[in-house]
Amino acid sequence: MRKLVAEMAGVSEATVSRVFSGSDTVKENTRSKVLKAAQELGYVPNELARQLARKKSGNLGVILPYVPKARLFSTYYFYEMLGGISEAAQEHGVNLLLLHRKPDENGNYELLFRQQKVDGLIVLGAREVTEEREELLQMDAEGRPFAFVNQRMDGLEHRAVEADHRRGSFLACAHLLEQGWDKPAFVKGPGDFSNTLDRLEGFRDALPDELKTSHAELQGNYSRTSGLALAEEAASLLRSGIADAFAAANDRMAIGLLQGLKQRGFEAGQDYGLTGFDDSDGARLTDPALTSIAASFFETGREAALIALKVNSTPAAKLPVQLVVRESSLRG
Amino acid sequence: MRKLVAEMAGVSEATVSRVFSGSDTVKENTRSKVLKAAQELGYVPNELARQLARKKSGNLGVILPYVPKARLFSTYYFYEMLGGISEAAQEHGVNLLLLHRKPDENGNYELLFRQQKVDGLIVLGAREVTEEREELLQMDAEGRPFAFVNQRMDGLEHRAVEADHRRGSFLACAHLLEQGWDKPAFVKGPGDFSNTLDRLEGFRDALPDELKTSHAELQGNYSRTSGLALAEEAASLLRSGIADAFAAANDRMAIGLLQGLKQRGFEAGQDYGLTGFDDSDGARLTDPALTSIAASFFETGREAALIALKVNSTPAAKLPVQLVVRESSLRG
DNA sequence: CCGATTAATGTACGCGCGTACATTTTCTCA
DNA sequence: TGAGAAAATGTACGCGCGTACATTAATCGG
Repeated sequence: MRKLVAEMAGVSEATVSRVFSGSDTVKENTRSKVLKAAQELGYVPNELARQLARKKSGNLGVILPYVPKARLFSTYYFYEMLGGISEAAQEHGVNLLLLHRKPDENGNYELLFRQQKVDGLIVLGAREVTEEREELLQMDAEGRPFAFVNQRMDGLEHRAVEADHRRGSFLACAHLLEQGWDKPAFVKGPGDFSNTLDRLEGFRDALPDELKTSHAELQGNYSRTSGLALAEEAASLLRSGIADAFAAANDRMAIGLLQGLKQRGFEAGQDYGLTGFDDSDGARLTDPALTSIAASFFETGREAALIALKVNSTPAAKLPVQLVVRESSLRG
Repeated sequence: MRKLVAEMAGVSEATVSRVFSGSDTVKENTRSKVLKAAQELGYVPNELARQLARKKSGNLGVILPYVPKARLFSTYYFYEMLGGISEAAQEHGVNLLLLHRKPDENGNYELLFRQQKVDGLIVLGAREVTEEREELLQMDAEGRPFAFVNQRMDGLEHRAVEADHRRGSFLACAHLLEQGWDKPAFVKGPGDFSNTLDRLEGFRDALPDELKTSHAELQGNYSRTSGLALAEEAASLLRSGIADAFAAANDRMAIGLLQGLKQRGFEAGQDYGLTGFDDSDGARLTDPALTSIAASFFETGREAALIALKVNSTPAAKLPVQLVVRESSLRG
């Protein structure tokens, strides 16, 4: 095929290749002859062969956690992230290879590189277990370009892209206090995610000293259902006056809590203050609408892509967060 | 590399290849020798080279519509679909190549095949314009394996995977009537999507003859905002008694409507009946929760993948839908 | 124990490109 | 106008695998 084009254009195959590889130095005249011939013959370079010859797959891999029917994590979160990654990928002319990690199985990330399936890798939702950490450490040692998101792992700080969760939580708590809710409690996620801890600390940061150690905490698992299940406990905190507001570590739990408390006669914004975290789509669907923290997952994904593509070698500072005020936290 | 493995195992390179390509006929003895050698040297076949030699990219392409910051389409919809596609892809050992279509630009789908970037293609949210249709028709003529979803195009019925929207709308409307709302109105999406029409027809199917031509219709664009904007119009329909319920063509519009009507003092389930369509995550977040139609996008994606992988050549019958009753439609 | 089958392995080459190096053409400047 | 430098093109080969075909080893029947 390439040969035919070469003949028709009266040049060598190498020249054809040059034309399509972004000119080294081809005379304008011959370039157009080649393009014309290619056009007529319908020739297009075979990407596979190119990649082999160049020793670059041109793919950016994205590892998604296995999502069983019941969506464990927020759809919103991943889809936004993917959008940001995709944008960066497109700008740099690479393809996106989507890889759903199997339930328990290790990622075997290194393998993807050795097989030349990807040139870079983004791990969304890495499992925070030793095995996983070691695998990532090894990858780093081998000098593979990769990045992960909203997590922290010792010795891999330069691979981590994350929003400033701590500050986000701080903003939420400060806002509650400012609104006159002076006994905010915190709704935690599972303790083995690093950003769960950040969000808790940020919350404490905003608390006056006397409350720093004595505030109430509820334990959820980031699902709406878990929020719903905490409603009874929350209600009794409200009744006993131990708490008059809740800052939840994510929107889904906040929404569940809002719904559960409503069933028990407590209205957010009226009878208690409530904030979520993520500013997900759902935040504006509840009644009252949920005050939340926007962490720009789109940007987070984008940043991660740039690192995995070795465009940004410096790990960006923590990405900014923003308080989005809606009714659930407003007194009145 | 392969050569080293061959030497260490005391066989030829071809035999090494045979071992890794799923045995033709290799003696168990030599197989293990080869595997051992490969293990020790850390050899793994290069996928790129394999693909080139086999003339198969091993990739299933997924075209996503460009999603600007403001999410035009339902995140939920696409993410579910992706999940189904991914499951099928994994089962058949192919990779998923994600491609975001640029804003206006044509897909140039055929090119992806000619470049050997993909072996099959799934188009999510094809634009329903002549250009696009022609491109798809051409692809079909060239015998490329592909599928698209929840749309209809003349001459491409065997490429379309869709849920039974018409029946879904029928169920919604029938349910409203059964609940004693006897003047349901329909909230349409943009008229140039084929399934918008299906949903309207299904709605009519359920109507008693005298209403089939005289029911009210509102025109939205599938966004929540558009639902919100229709609230005033809807309110006057309610006040004048022209309508006492609304079946919306999707959840987002229904949710907007619900919120807008609430502002005007109308409570869903109380003062009027309301159903959505999609059974999105948001349906269970509103107050009252939204009755909706579940169309199993996961399954839809899965089916589409099977067709694009030539596993299922027969286009499946329309996928089943299901009425999910929540409070918004229940008289009470 | 030997020829005829059949199983197992080896040899050789192509897949379609990029690119180092060699060669030819064009340009520069005296 | 011609030597030398620079630009343009051609030649040759490798990227790492799969596989058709040739070759050798194992098996079997008599």
